[in-house]
Amino acid sequence: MPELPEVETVSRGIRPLLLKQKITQIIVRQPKLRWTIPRSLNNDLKQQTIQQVTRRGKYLLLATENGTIIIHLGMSGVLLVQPQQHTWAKHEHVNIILANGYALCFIDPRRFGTILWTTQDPQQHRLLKHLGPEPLTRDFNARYLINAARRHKCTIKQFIMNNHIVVGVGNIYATEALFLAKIHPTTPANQVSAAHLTKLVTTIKQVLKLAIKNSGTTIRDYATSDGKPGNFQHRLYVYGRQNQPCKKCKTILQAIRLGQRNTVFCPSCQK
DNA sequence: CAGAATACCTGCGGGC
DNA sequence: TGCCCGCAGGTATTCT
Repeated sequence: MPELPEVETVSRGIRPLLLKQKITQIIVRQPKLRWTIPRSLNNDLKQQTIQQVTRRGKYLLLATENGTIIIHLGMSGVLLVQPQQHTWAKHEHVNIILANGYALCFIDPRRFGTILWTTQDPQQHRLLKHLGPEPLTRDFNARYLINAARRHKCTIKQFIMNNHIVVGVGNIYATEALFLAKIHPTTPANQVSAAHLTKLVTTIKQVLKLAIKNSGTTIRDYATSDGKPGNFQHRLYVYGRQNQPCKKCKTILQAIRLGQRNTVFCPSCQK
């Protein structure tokens, strides 16, 4: 589910509720997520205070005195802050109980998400170390993308969804950004013109920013930290709209498969 | 090193 | 109504 705008929305939602809060207990009901939650997590975190809530790509980082909790929402993960005395939802795998009577609750039907703990610099963690630049910073610019594209002959869509190239761009926003940049998704990355790559940098930033403003895109599971859906699904030009008319030129949108992912585009607007 | 295939998991909608 | 199939906001790992 969650791509950068959704994770950013969750981060902003939980941050004011978690900062300076002390962790009293971790309850793990289902440890088998993408990676098994270490048994030591409760001891590692007990009496720790959350000092920072940040995001790196699609990872959420909760920093405490002694280390960092690394959370990934996978495809179907939801994080809620609610009173400790709540009824557990189906697929609610972990509760991080706070001293103020609230709990950070991790719900994830497909269990592609993860909760890890590291005492090293989280940016040096094996999962974060090789990530590409943040798309909403100046490190992600035309010069960078043009240079990176020269080494890749995979399709431009798979290229921008590769988190070693740039983080946070998943199936929804890759599809949308390519439409806005008028680039056909199957074009080999090393054959996209410099002008189009320059435009693509702009449209990726544009679509991610607008999606954040709209609290992300809810297709099915995704919810903000107060349990509400996002709003960006109403503003999608192409994702999920195969066989419907293009919002710009009325041509019927086509769908193909790239790397096992559904890929919608306008055969008229995107060459 | 780049790229393709594989694996992890549940729920849902469509076809029969 | 029920069963089977394919598909869904991800991505590390393994193999070529």
